[in-house]
Amino acid sequence: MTVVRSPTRVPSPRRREILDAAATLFAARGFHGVSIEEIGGAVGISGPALYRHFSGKDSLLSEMLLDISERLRTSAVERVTRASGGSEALDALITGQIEFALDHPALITVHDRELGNVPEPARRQIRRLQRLYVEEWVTVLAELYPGVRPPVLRAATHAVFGLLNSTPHSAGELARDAMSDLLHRMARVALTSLVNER
Amino acid sequence: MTVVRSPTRVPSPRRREILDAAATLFAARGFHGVSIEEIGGAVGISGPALYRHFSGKDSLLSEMLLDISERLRTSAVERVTRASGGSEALDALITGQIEFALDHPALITVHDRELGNVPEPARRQIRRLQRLYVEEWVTVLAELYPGVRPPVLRAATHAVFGLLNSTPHSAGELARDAMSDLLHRMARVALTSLVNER
DNA sequence: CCCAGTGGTTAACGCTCGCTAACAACGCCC
DNA sequence: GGGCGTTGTTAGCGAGCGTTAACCACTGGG
Repeated sequence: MTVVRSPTRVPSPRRREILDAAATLFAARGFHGVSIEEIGGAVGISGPALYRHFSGKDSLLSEMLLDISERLRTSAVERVTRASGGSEALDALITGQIEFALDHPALITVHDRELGNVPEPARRQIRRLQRLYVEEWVTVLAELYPGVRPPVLRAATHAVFGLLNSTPHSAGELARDAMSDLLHRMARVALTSLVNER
Repeated sequence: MTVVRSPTRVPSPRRREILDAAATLFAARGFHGVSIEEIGGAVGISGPALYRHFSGKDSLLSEMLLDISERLRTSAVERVTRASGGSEALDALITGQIEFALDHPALITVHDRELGNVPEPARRQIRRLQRLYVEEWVTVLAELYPGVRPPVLRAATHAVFGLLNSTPHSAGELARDAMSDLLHRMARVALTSLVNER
């Protein structure tokens, strides 16, 4: 059986390499603070050679954020469908987010920092994927905490994202396992305060 | 170029106005994504008139982040000394952070996003103030949860910052009071999971 | 053997940026 | 009322940016 992929998902290893290097640089100094020359230099080529792989600096960023949003969402959908019951689904979502944040701190940083620099056709699509990811959490939470209004669930979800995505700020303080466990417990417990909400 | 400003605050209203406008713009598109012309235009003057108030774009950012760091820390010190007991101190710290985040979402956004663009003399000073702010939290938490290792307390503190600073991401979903209460409870409860730590 | 495709190079263009220079209007104090 | 500091203005400079153009080396298939 041959799986037909959409043309944007053909992952040339060079493209991935460039995207990874660019993400690290963007995370450090922001999209406009990094030059094409620097991105190329980070992967051993220099300057305009990037245009053999991307149509421009903007589309490089667009593709980066689209890829992140897609990976987060599809991973969430998979984990929720695999889980049996709301509590297990919530644990799976938390675990997924923690693993992604620990594995790709630069991607997490860029993801919620650079959306404002994405030009308009892609921007809407990224937002849509982000919204779908949030709604994945919200539906799980709605099952677990019935009666709580959706806006409250959404705000709580964003709060937990902030908590879990704090890893880049406390880098190296704790071993990976300890950090993972701590964040998981804090997130899980923080959400129990929803039982007092309406 | 490099200015270590005297601690006596002389807040020309024009300077504050410029700093506020610049913060909003920086929060939206990043330091390098905003031009001097735009910042001036946002306060009714145009272009190089900013150099009557700041010695350059870099020092504008430096002053902005220094001011934020100082305000956060001095507010924390005041609140902790006013409080009687660790639990009350922690509540005061949480309340202070929530109020700042709700009152100045752009400042919060810029504060943890643009440190990498601050040139070196000021950068160290900002980092120092941020570290002192974190340690304020850590000492309160150490009293409340004795036996927990400081690195764990620091990681938990950063996690709570991420939780509380999530407000810009969930803007307008909830009324201010509801958001404030929700975040306070979530933070407070999240930290109770420290009792299981060593 | 050629030749087309792929992925790299350097040179250069045009634009925008941060910043300086030179100048002007206004308020204030002696 | 005349200097003068303050706070604006516009013009322009030099640097750096993203991008394009022109060219080249290598590889694999007919």
